[in-house]
Amino acid sequence: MSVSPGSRCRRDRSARLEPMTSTYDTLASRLQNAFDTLEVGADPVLRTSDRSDYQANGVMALAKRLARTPRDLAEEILVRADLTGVATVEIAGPGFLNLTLTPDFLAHQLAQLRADARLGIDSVATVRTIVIDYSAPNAAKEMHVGNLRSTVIGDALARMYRFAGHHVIARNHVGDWGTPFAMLIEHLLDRNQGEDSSFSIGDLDGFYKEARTKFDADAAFKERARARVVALQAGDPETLRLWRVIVDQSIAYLDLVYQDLGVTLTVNDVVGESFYNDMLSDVVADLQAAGLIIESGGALCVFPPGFTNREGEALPLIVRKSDEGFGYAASDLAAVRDRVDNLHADEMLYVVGVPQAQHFEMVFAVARMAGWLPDGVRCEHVTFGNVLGPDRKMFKSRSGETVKLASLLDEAIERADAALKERNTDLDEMARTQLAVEIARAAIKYADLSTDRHHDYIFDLDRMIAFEGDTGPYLQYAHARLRSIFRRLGSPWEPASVAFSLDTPQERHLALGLLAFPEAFEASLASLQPHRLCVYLFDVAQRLTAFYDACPVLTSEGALRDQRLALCDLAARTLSLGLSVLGIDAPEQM
RNA sequence: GCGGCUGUAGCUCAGCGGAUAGAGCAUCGGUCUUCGGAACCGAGUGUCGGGGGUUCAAAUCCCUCCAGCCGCACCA
Repeated sequence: MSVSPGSRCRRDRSARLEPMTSTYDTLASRLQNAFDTLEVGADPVLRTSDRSDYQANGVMALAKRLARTPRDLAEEILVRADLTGVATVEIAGPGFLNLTLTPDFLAHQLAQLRADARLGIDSVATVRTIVIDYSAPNAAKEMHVGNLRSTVIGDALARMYRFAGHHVIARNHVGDWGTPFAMLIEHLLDRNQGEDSSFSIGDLDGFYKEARTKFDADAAFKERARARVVALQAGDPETLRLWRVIVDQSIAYLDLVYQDLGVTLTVNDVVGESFYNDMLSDVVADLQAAGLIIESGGALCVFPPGFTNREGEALPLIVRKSDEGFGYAASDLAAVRDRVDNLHADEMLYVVGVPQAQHFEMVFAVARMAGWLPDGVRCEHVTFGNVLGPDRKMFKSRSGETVKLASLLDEAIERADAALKERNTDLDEMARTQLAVEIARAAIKYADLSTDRHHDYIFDLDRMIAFEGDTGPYLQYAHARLRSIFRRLGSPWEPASVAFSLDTPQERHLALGLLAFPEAFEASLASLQPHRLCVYLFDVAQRLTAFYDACPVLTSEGALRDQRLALCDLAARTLSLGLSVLGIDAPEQM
């Protein structure tokens, strides 16, 4: 990840070593000090405001608790709060504190921001190890829309955590075991008739469907596949060898999709179900030793309290099936242990669709009962809603099949390319195609990331790839326009210092937006909701275009020109960095 | 039946305890001899699913009802 790919301009020479204190944090801590003198820990409730730059709403609640009149209390807090040189304050309404930043403080903060490659986002003081389980397609099938959200959201969270300074371990828990693979092995043998060396699966989906069809129609094949499952789980060397061949091919295939999507996952992050195979019997044995296992209907179960079925009876987590095979509960438990014991996870995230909510609750509950999941380890199922078609039903192709991710991306690239052609840019074909890819990815990813992940969303390629509105391409364009300004300068822009006077409302509004980047990023990450950062970036883009329209940059002169160039540079860096931590490219030119 | 998620402008969505509920798209009307018009400004529409409650303050928290989606023992 590049930190500020957009900018080649030199920063202020007075580069600091200390991280800057964000505007929000500065105000918050000054107010907190004052509130603490009246009641320790009382929340000032500091927010951005449309009536002033910031507003603090905590006075009313505190007044209530202290049985005082809010306005008197507000007066007293203002006396106690050291806001000199930072902000002027007005008491409004029942007891709101409306804060307006002083010109000096604004200028100071902007200068700090200019000098900070991280744009005010501190690298964390204590690095935690975060294991993020995401994407997790079935390796036997081709990636489809059903895998999109986990992949895109998971990757954004991974990038954000990494940028924050944490140690991220991505785990792609692919389905690479069991009956589907036994089927594929048999099918492969049928097709190649024993000749080994150069297997080629080609179209993975087609290959899987052939096997599936045979499995359903051909009793003899089904029997062979069954036997093959047994051989696979028993570790038969020849079976394992063939399995390996198929898995490697499948993973290589998935890897291409990840590259096309611009996702950071690589083959090294693939730790599929098969990885846990050897640990499953220990999982059961240890649960048994802990006295947690109850046999029910031939299956070995754990009954975590609080879960009931349709009849109101206790609901089991089936750790070993009645046929003595292991289900995914066992491998998920093994994964919890592995991640805690061997990866030393401080935090584990599972980016998996909401239908599995109960399953994960039960797995986590059992892991806690068994003592495998310490209280200090944050363990969270990061859920998300479905991708729907225009009819509000699960997104399917016209023929009713699941839509392949690759073809979705191809279509988006085609649209983007066509749009670029229409605008007859002077790009050569190679550059244009590359650009179309970046735009297509941005369109798809931004559409996915920019709505609250809990909600379903409607997949509408026309809307998401549009260059106007709240879309990925629009944000890319906002960035590209800024970069073009610096290109037009013809020479590097490197002022020794910039005096920010921010005399027009648009300049000031933009500047305030840029200063709010740290809290937007932190709020987004803390809530594991990338859409908050999207909302922020779109807001910056809107402030930017208003500024851009009202404030000539290149045709202005002297200090004013430098100030405006500095705002452009900061805005470009903000968009570029913000998009990059979401996994979206910010091209220099569109 | 139990549990979970969702219901905000014509459409797609933000807002999730604070002062008149916002944006994008679409519609209509303006601006500007375009530092890239893929622009800007303005206009309008909302019982925030219904009803109760808590609170100085509720789209936001609690209860209840309605509607829709999803889970609820051996497929992951």
